Parts: sequence; structure tokens; C-alpha cells
Amino acid sequence: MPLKVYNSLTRQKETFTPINAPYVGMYVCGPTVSGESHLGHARPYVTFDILYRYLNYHGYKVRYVRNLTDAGHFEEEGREAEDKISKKAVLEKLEPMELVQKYTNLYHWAMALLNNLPPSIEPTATGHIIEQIEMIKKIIADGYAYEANGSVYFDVEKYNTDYSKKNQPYGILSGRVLEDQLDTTRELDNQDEKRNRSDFALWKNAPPEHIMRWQSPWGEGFPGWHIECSAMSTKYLGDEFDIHGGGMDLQFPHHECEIAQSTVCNHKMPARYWMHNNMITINGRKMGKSYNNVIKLSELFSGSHPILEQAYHPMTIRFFILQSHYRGTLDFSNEALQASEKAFKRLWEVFDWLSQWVVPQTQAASDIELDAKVKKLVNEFDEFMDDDLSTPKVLANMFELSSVINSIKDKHIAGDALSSVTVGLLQTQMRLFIEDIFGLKGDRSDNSGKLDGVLQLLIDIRKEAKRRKDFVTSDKIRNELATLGVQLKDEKDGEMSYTIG
RNA sequence: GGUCCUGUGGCCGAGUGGCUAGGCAAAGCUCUGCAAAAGCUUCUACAGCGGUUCGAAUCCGCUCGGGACCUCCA
Repeated sequence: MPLKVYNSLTRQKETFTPINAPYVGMYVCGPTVSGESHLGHARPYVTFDILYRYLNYHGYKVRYVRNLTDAGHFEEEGREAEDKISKKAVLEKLEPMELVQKYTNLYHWAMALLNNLPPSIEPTATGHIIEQIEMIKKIIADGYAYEANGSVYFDVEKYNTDYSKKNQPYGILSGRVLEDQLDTTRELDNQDEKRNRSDFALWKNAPPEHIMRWQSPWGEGFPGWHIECSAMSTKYLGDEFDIHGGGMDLQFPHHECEIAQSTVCNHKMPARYWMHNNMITINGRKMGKSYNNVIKLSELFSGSHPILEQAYHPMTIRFFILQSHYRGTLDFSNEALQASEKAFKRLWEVFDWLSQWVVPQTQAASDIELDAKVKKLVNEFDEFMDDDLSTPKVLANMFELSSVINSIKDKHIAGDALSSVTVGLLQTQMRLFIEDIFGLKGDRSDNSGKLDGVLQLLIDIRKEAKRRKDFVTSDKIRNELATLGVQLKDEKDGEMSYTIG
């Protein structure tokens, strides 16, 4: 089955065909490292991590490029650049590199906890100033940009006129018609330098207080926001590559501008498939800095935000994101996250048991119907993922399978109901999708073996106590362990198991 | 004003015109020394009004509600 993805450019699902199989080039807009990542940021990175993993699973050799925006109008959250520049002491001055390092570290930390695979290349905007300048020169030479007071602007009007003839007007991605755009009176610096309101900056002249600045043919300044992605995607993926991803809020103007810039420079639409994840909302509203309603990932992991009823494990967040389709909005609430936490725990326990379940090698299915049903549910994993990454449907099937597996575990269903072949398929595919493709991982981690030994000892003592009907002792062990965060469970067969956390 | 998305049961969320989404919560039962877990069962839906159709949550129209974007905010 071929993979189909929804292409924002054509507004429909399309079969994914790489330009140069088995190689796949994928560019995803990364964060601006002038602040901490919040829950909303987690979504694109998890979504495209799943896509990256799934493409790998399909056998493609993927070059995944995700940038770090570390240039531009830079200052630390809530602190004015002017304040800093006036300080005399070196150590009190805002050092851009320090800021960038701090937030890059935090971002990487969060990505690792969410178990996102690192991209193949993670280029920085500041590391590609030369490429950006070269690109701007080219655009000027072609007549689609002009200089004004040390800044360079892209001539959207001209581009739109010329490229409309080539069926690629400005606004093709977001479905906007230039003439229809309202002349909103948003106040921006040096707005009067532009020939038209719709023009956007390729290079900005840096005022004296601006802390980040580079030499350019147009004087000291810094690159516009959009040009970095065009420069870096072209450099690492070529004039035309397969997938360009990012949040829906970047569709306009960011991606639209990228298309215009790259098309002028390379004479090609930069990417074939444009994919956009939807927003995470809170109380029905987009989570974003401008709404002042963000919950940072570090706060989520530690529970240190007034709105949070508890801390949430990074895997709970990942699972929460997978439970909805990436093109729909996803609403945050404590209730929803707690539901995800429980659901994930249940799935993981089933998976844990399944992994070590051994059946006789040549076992035939005693329940043909159930055997067929299980096979069907498992085989649908691929089918659903191929259909524009329908992770929630795959999870739904996993939960249906969980009921079957638990029933077998608890002996409500015979152990030989499924054939050894089906069990093998189930084990293989569950592991593949849960761990490799969904990137979920459990907590059987910091178990050095010593802890396990101690717990086994307590379990033995408790078993002995129960045998003597000494429930005071057995309950004491269970209850005290519970307060320490260790749950003991009496299994059907008289065995006991434990879970931590 | 423009472009687009959206309104599913207590909550979150799938839903490709006809066939159970799923998870969490709630209730009952089974199991259990008691729990927990698990299994089984049950419950509350498709914003409203029209239309197309043998049949619509799903297509069309209108109304109402919510949201995103509209140029350097990433």
C-alpha cells in the first residue's frame, strides 16, 4: 500500500512519490531559540518525527532537516534589549550566543524526553548568513527585490504579476488572493520603506541597539525571517525536495514567502508536498505567546504551572498528541491528559506482557474467528498509517487488541485461541508500531536489578503472609509500597507483579 | 472585509452515505481475604432548520456558535 499524505498545496490527499526514490528530503521549520518551547511546539516535532520514522519504515533514506532560528530581532523573553545594551558590565550584557545556547539546550532536552529522533541536519540561521545574502543578491539581480535605507524588501506585487502567468501566484499555498487582502493598519517599523504593504523583508538594517548584526552589501543588518528557511532548505535538499512541514500558522506568510523566494532563485516550487499540523488549543484557543496562555514543556514535565493539576510524563504528552489526527486541533485540559496517562499505562502494560508471552511454535488457532479478527486489526496498522498518518485509528485498534490480550492473560480466553503465527505477527507489529514508529517508551528504565531483587523479596514475604492468612502483614506491605509509588498486583495465578510510578 | 477550518455522548477524540471507533469518567456484574488491575455489560451523540438520496454525523443551502491566518509574531 502506498503512503498517502494530505498536501496543503493541492488541498487533497496524494500518493507520496519521492522525486528521487529511495531518497527523501524533508524540511521542517524549527523553533526560534529565544524562549522556551511550550506544549504547542511539541506538536509539529512529534508529528514530523512520526512521519520521519514512518518513512524510514517504508525503506526510504530520509534526510530530515530542521532548522534553529537563532537570528533576527533577538532578545530574551520579557527583557528589553535596550536595557541590556546600556549596561556597562560585560557579564550583564545580553550575549546572544549565550541566550541561543540556553534555549537550544532546553529545546534539545525536551525533544529527547519526548523521544523525538534528532534530525539529520539541524542548521542554524546564523551559520548560513552568507547563503542568505547570496540568495538575496540573486533575487535583487532578477528584479524581485529592492533596497531601501539598508534594508531589502521582496517585491510581492511584481512577483505576483509575473508568476500568476505561470499559475503560481503569491498566495497559492494559503489560498489568498493578493488583491483581496485587507489593508490593515498594522504598525511595523519602517513600513514606509516598502513599495507595497505586502512586501516582506529579506534583510533588515540594524538599528544601533540591535544586538545581532552582520555585514552585508547593504550595510550592517540581519536577515529577514523567511529567507533562512529558503537558504537552508536549498543548500541541504536542493532546488526541489519532497516534503516541507511545519505548523499551520506558518502557512501564511512564512511558507508563502519561502515559495516566492525559492521560486525566483531556483525557478522551481521548492517542495512537492506541503504538510501542516494543526494547533494545540487551551479552552478552545490557540496556545501561543501572543495569547499569553502557553504552558512550557518544562512546566508540563514538572507540574509547575498553576493550571496543571499534576506533572505529566513526556510519554503522556506524546501519547496525547498521537491520540488525535495531526490536522485537527487538539484541546488541552488536565482531564484529557490524565485520560491519556491512564490509557498509555494500560497499553504499555499489555505490551509488556505481550512481549514476553511464549506460545508453542506450531500452535493452531482454536478460535478461527478471533484469530482472523486479530490479524485484521494488526494488518490495519499499515493501512491507517498510509492514510495520512491516522495514528488515532491505529491506537483504537491497539486498544481493541488489548482487550483480547488481557482476556488471554486472565484466561477468559484460551491461550491457544490464536495461532502461533498470529501471535508472532501481533508481537512483531505491536513492537514495531509502538516503539519504532510511534516512538513510545515505557518506564522499565532505572531498574538496576537491585530494586527488582528487593521487591521480589517483599513479594515473597507477602506471599508467605497471605498463605498464613496474615492479611495485616500482606496489606501493610502492599499499602506501604503504594505510598512509595510501587503498585503491587495480585495476578490470577497467585503470582504478584509490580509497577513503579 | 478577505482566506480557511470547525461544532460528535460527562470529558478528549476517530469517523471515507448504509456496518461497534477508541480512550477517560460513571453504573452493574465477574474475579478477589480485601483492594487494585483485568474481563463482561450498560448509559448519555452527531449545533439548529431545510434540501438531495431508498438511506446522511458524513453531500448541498441557510442560520447560530467556536477558532486560525491576514506580512518580520515564531
